[in-house]
Amino acid sequence: MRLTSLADYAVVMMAAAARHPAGERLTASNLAEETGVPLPTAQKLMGRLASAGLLTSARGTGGGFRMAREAKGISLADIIEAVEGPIAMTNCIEGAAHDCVLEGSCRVKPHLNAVNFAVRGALQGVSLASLSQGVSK
Amino acid sequence: MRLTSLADYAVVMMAAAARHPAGERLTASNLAEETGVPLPTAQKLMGRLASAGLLTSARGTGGGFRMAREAKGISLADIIEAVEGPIAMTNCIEGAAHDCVLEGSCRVKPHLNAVNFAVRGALQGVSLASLSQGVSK
DNA sequence: CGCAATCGGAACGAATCGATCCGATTAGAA
DNA sequence: TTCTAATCGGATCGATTCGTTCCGATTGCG
Repeated sequence: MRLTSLADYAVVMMAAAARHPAGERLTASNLAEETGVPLPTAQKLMGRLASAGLLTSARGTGGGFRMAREAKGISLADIIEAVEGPIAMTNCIEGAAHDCVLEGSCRVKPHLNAVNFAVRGALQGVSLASLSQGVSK
Repeated sequence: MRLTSLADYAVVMMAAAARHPAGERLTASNLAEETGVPLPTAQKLMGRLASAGLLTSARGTGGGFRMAREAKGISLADIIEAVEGPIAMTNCIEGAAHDCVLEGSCRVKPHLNAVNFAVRGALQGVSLASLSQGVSK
């Protein structure tokens, strides 16, 4: 019931990135130093965020990353899903991997689905833009 | 961003327990067979739920567990916290363990606190009574 | 007073997480 | 055109936590 420190770092890094002017070139080393996240870890995170479509990447000298879309259109759920994979509270929700012993007789499952929806909604309601701003909700 | 299978099992077991008449004697073996959860794991879970105050335990022959309070007064948050520990999305929220590199300069922290509150609220809103019933919210 | 049944805590193995390292790719300079 | 430098991308390794299992402590019953 807590997000991994990878996801935690990712949120902080994205918030830092959002404070830069839009379209500016961002390198992994750059943001790593800025946020205090260890460089190799930062590289790994940037890679995942890029392949998830939140950042665009360019290789070679003068390469780096850019925000794929404006901060207002990126939610906490987007970042967490990019790093941790799909948000699903229990195994019996996601896809077809029904290795649960109870299978069909489980009366709890439909309710967990609703819970999952609520949690995901809470995370989608928080945009990156609001994170990079000052205080207050 | 998903609860551990321990917590998952715990929810299912508590829901099963809630379907029994109030005050009835419940043994770990009993519920284990009923839910399909492996017996040793079930024992461990019952122990944690008891020490969290959700169940009362009695040792010795004829001992077992009983619901400490009625199902309506037990929420998903209660069960999850009993098994996984306090619900906190990030490390910087809970207590004084401030080993975060950013410390005071982290502008993201106050918002994460709000997120944490929202998620926790969603889990507290679901009572065990609604879980043990049939379908529909 | 001994026995059986049940809870409680301790030890073991496995999986995932998190950090590090090295190779692939590209732009720019000589 | 070729070489060099800078940067991303994937693969490897150790560590922490999760999940399971086993054994001892405690209590009621015969």
